[in-house]
Amino acid sequence: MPTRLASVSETAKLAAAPVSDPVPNPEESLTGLLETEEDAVQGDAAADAPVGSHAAPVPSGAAQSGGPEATDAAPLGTVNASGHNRLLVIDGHSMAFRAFYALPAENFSTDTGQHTNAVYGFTSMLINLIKNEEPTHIAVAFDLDTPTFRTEEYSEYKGGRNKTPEEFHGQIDLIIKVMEAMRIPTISLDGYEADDILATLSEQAADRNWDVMVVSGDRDAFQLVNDHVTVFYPKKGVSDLPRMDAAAVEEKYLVPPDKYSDLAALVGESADNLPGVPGVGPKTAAKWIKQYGGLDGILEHLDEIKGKVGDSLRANIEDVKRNRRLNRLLRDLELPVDLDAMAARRPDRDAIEELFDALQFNALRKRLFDVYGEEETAADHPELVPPVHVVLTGAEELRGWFEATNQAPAAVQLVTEGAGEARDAVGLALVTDNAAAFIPLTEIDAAAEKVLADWLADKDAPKVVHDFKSAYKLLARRGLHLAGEVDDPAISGYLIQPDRRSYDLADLSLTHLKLSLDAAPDTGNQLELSLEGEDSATPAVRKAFAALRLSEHFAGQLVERGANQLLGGLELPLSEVLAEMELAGIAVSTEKLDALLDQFSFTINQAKEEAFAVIGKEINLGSPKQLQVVLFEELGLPKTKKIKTGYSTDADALADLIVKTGGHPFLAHLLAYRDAAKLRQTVEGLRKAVADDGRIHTTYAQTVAATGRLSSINPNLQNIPIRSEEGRRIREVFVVGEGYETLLTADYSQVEMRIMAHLSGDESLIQAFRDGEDLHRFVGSHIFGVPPEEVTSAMRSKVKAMSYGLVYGLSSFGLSKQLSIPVDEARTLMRDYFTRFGAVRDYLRGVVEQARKDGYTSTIEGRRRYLPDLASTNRQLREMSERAALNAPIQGSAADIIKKAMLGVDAELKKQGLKSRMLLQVHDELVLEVAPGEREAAEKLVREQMAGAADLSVPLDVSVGWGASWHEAGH
DNA sequence: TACTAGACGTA
DNA sequence: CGTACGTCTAGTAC
Repeated sequence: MPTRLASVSETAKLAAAPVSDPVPNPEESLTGLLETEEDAVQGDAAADAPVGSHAAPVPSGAAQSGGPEATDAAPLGTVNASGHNRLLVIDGHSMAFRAFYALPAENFSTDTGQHTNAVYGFTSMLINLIKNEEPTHIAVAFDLDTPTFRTEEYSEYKGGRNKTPEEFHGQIDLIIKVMEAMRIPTISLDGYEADDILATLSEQAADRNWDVMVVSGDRDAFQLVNDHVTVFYPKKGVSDLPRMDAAAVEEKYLVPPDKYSDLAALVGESADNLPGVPGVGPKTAAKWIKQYGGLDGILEHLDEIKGKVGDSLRANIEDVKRNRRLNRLLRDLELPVDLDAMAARRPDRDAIEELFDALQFNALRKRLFDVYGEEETAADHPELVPPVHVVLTGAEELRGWFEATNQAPAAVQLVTEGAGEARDAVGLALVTDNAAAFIPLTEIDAAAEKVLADWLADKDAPKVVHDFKSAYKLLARRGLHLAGEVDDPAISGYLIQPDRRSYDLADLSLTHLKLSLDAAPDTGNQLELSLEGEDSATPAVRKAFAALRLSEHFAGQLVERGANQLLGGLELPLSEVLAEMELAGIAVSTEKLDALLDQFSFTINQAKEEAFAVIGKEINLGSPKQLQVVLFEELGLPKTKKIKTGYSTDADALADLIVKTGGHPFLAHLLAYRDAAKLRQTVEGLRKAVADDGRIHTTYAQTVAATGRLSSINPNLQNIPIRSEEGRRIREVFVVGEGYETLLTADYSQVEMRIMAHLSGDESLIQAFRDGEDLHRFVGSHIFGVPPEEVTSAMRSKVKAMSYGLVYGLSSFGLSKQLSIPVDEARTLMRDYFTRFGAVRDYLRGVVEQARKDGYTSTIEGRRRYLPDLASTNRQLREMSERAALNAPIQGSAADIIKKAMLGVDAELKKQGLKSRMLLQVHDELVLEVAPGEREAAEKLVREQMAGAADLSVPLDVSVGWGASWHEAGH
């Protein structure tokens, strides 16, 4: 038996469409502009690759089994009551096609344009089968796009089929990737079809007395049915899979399964392009089979069959014999995968997360994990069982416990009650390497609390705290100061892997420790607890334990990635600074908020009425869907940019329409409505966020932005309007609080361009910054070849747009669009820019090149961002990563700098014993609340700390303003 | 009730 | 066909 083995390519990238990838026009994008000569040559070579000829994109291999990891890959299913193993085998191609035609391709695609309907349907079907049938073993067989013994005997075999639809391309590869992630072996064999593999597996399993479930959209599979083997044959789509056992086959085809192939040979199979005997249908065929015992009997008695059909049979008997040869499935192939290797295992959770993220399968992810139930629990792994905890309430007990820790790192985990402003810490779990304790905060006396307070505030008592900032704030509300933090696994995890979706303790534990916190394993912790805190103790102990283990786990990786200094010297201390800022909040004037609310509401109503008057009816102006009807159907306005749901009604599109329609009155009213509605929404959000103390306390997310920036939530105070006059008025509501003299704002000017100048080392840019020139005017004069004073405002704004665009990887097309100039002009602008500032071009080119080589970009503080998709064969993914690579070092370095500045400002305020305090950070701006008499000192130290936060080859300019409101203090 | 799409605010 | 975010509303899927 000839077999040829090869493994499925591990490197086939998600959503890959390598051969159909057009090479970018080097002039069309920044990354194109940056392409080196060699890159361009490679690109051309790629362009010569065949296009669109990959009908069945299965890797030219044979077998692939799940990953080698053993820890969480233990067999899942258990033999059923009858003692049988249950093998589920699937014909991959036929089911993928069924899924493809069952679900509309246009409803299933990723942002990158890869269709996923077949992948979705297939995976969904598989999940249902696993759930309902509980197989103990699973495998999926695929056809290869190579000749088989059938096509060699009969070249028209399966001929006449339509070409594979464009939308199907790549989906088989994706299904294989899903199978890999689910640790389900996929099998294909050169020269044979998937059905032959199914037949062989059925035979092998039957030999072992297993039950077999074959899933195939190919009727030939019916010949496999017997007492052990049933076939699931799709009736409609892939969700309705009737179970075809022997009785069902016989009922439908009038012959028992082992005679089905005889019947098919006589009747023919149009799907395989096998003609049968004209005039003979299933009924006649079945009658003969019954009468003569099968095809062999019919052949023996060929002459006895009377009538026209008899003549027809004799005339076509060679076809029938050929059909029978071709539809017989081979049951004795030598397969590269053993049945035992098909044991159902837990999916590779990391791989599923990554893959389903890319495929945007969110509901499926949940369904999949639901089927597999809880992960293995701590109880399965002794090393993951936390030490048994003691409950500490007395001062002496506490003192003794802390002394026994002997300065070993202890993880701290709070137990809280209530939510929002009322959230309060009621208990505290402590875990060291060999001991665990729980302290019911609400139960302990003053003496005990004093012991605890001293330990918590002890800088030399090292602590690991997951989400340190929250814990710090909660304890602060109880008058407890938390110090001595040496790690926060959320932040360590973020520094190691800054674009993870979540740094939840439970998520991190699952991925890195394979430890589930949700399950409540019996840890053997049978302590008799008589306190109210007892219920919450064990989960909290487990969390603290997980935090400690995570910290150990991350320690090595932090060193490897050079992130230790970033953690201990920047992010952890910043965490405390942020906590204080959040606790402080910023005072707001609710009167002003209410006045603005009224004002915006008035504008909204006015705009609404006027808009309705124009179209003669009332619609919901906030509904893009209804707007589309009015604009493009009823008013018949020209079509705008296409979006998923029709045509865009966004501000850019409306501005275009205004030009094209010569200023349709409805559009102006609509824009006015939109503006006011957005502002009112902002004001309403702020209104709701005012706390009892009359201040708004935002929360800074320290582990969200992949570049290293902070983000602000609940409410977001980093996107308060400033560009429009009406919007800017919202800043009037943020005011100086009682007991303070003024608000002070300090911001970096053009920090990103300065970083660009520094990193690129471009001498003329650096000189311009050193000379304190107007950057855009300076650049403009170079590009347009005029003296600086002759740079017009139009020239200046073009330059400004381009300079900032560079930092984002802007293309000439994008630039032309933004400036409403021809692409040619934009292209010339960019070329001139790079001619004048060659070092910038070299730098940007180098960044992407280096990132491709290293797999990550770095900021001036060594903060990394990993960009695996730089190597993607999918152009859209790759180019997105290239732009991210251009931007990350610059945006990230700016983030590093202001973070350092914040530490400096905080330290200096304390050192000088000032009462003034930082309230807000808005990426390149700090807002401080200044205590009486401290304005000058505060301004001086803020300027010094901000300007001195980095040692660049250009100065860091800081501008400062002050006033009673944020609006007034702005500049 | 939970999610997505569209829109739009900031640096 | 410009990076990084968060929030709201409408509309739909569950």
